[in-house]
Amino acid sequence: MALSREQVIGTAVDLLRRYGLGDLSMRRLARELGVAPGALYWHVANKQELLVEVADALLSEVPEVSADRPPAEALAALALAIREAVAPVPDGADVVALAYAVEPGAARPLREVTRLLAAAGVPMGERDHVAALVVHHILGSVAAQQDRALAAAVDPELPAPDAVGETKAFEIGMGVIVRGLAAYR
Amino acid sequence: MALSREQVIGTAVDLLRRYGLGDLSMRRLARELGVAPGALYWHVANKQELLVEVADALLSEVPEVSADRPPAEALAALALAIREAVAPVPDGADVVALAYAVEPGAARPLREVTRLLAAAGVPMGERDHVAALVVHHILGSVAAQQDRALAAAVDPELPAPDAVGETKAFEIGMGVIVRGLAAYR
DNA sequence: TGTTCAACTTGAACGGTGTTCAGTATGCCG
DNA sequence: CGGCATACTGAACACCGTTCAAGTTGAACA
Repeated sequence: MALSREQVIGTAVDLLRRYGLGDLSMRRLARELGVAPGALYWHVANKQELLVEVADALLSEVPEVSADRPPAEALAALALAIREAVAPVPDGADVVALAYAVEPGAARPLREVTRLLAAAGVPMGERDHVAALVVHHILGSVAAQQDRALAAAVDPELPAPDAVGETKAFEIGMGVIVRGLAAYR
Repeated sequence: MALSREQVIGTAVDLLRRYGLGDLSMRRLARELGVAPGALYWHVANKQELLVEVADALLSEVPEVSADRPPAEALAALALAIREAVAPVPDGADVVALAYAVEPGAARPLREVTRLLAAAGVPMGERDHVAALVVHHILGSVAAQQDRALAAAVDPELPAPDAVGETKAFEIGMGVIVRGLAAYR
């Protein structure tokens, strides 16, 4: 059976989940698929495009946020859900950050952030910029956690980051944002 | 005259300023210094260590913040100053983010962020996490701007980002943070 | 059934990358 | 002058993303 674009992306997601970005090379991906490296370029323009698709796949697993809550609360919940989708994937933050840089509104959950900000009273001209603040906080926090995890894996002296504490740290920052949003109402 | 560590770092900063991270390879750096690539490894353990030093050099140019202002206001000014030091350097945000990930408190201006948060009434256990929020906002915002600049350079269809607008967008996010901080007083 | 044509894949190459290391030169100190 | 730490070279290792002429498929049509 011929290779398909979905198969390429799916295997890329798999490789990322298992070994991280360092082992997600076009050559490694091709080997995993039992194919020559050049074959990948029939299905995908280049590595960047592939990574954007991988990021989309990761974000597509974020559950939709329930509509019947105060917007600020819903925003906090959504941010946490995005965090939880990205955090367990090694280098997930880097991959999503790349995709967000290429086209900020491509993935559904990120559009939803902007929508909730509108509901929270943030005026048109400021929405995208506040959304950027939220997204940077999520991705920055996850990237930091993943870097610490990597450092702990290499050097067993260092303490492994505990997931609960990391989430708490994230929520402290998120709390500042949410309280800062109150001024818009 | 023999090469020195300072010379290696200085030339690396230069190369970064002029051509960005893509052209800051160990080989290119060695060529610039008129030396074989291996020679660099006498002065520097590896590329990551070099980049951390480069980031420190960039941040060392941030002016000290004046002490006689309300902490929240001083924080906003400091954030802007950090932004202005990093933004004109291509890929500056990536480099500083790497250094911050390796050791968050290494550079003076980043420690100053934490200090100002203390002055603003943020309690001990939360300071570092709020500081992370501020740093992620700065670096995320600069990285996004630099990505857009890069995209505009490649594809002349796209509008070049204007510096004033980008700064304004940054300040909107910063405003949310500062207002969120008010709850601590 | 045989032929044609697009879809797909290969194999090899191009021009890079970070890093290591045995050996060689340089300059200072006793 | 001999010895020795410092500094550097040259060559190699094992990768990387990407391109492309040439080859292989398999399905649709005559």
